[in-house]
Amino acid sequence: MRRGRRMGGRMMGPMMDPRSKFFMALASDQRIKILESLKKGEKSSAELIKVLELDPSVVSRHLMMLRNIGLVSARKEGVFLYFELADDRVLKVIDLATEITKDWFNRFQQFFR
Amino acid sequence: MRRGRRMGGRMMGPMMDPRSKFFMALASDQRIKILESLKKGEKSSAELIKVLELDPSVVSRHLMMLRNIGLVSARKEGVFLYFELADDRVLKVIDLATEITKDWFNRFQQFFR
DNA sequence: TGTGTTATTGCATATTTGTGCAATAAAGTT
DNA sequence: AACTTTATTGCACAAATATGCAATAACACA
Repeated sequence: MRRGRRMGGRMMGPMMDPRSKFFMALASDQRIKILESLKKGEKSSAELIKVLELDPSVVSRHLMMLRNIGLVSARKEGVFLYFELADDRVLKVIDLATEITKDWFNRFQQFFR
Repeated sequence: MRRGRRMGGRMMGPMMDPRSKFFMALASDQRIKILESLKKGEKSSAELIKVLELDPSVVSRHLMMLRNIGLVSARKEGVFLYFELADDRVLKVIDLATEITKDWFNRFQQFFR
């Protein structure tokens, strides 16, 4: 069954393959930076804001997204929040992506078009 | 250095972490369907159009994207094109994502908000 | 209570993506 | 040449994402 006449954009919602959503969470320079920062251990919001150089509200939203899908967990201490990786398997995924994309530099003229 | 006042949207371009782009390619139900179809072997455009139930032009674009980043290769035979996986390592990435997201079903009320 | 700090949410906006239709290109067939 | 079939590209538009600012909530402390 084809879609309607004008059904632009991504079709989000409960029927989406959860793996698409998982990869969507990783499809962002900022969120990859967050995950790689947390690889070395727990970090505060302030530290992550410093790393990303973005508005605190934006960093908060990236972190909320990673928390919602269970890749990052948060610990509250007074007004402060401290974040850490909640699922180390994501590091393996990122490592594989690093390996695969290393090959792209060899033929990057067709990729960076 | 902060960004300008209104810099919405994703910042694409050559400076992007290539891994973000790699994950972006996987952040789509349709492209995951394509890759999983090709897991079983070479497929024609017609077969993939049948699987995705989308306009041929749309399927062509998804395939072009996967070809551009080197995950899929194409073989021309007359007017027809046949596609196959060009890098089996992506299957390992998808398998890991399948494992990780299996846990989501246990607590999916907070995920599917 | 008032003040200050941190985190989140509401809103507006720029950018990107996904889609379908139409037109075109490429290749084969009659 | 004319016609058919397959694949790609041009275009418009809907939907989603990323961002910053402003307002608010949550919390500590004087």
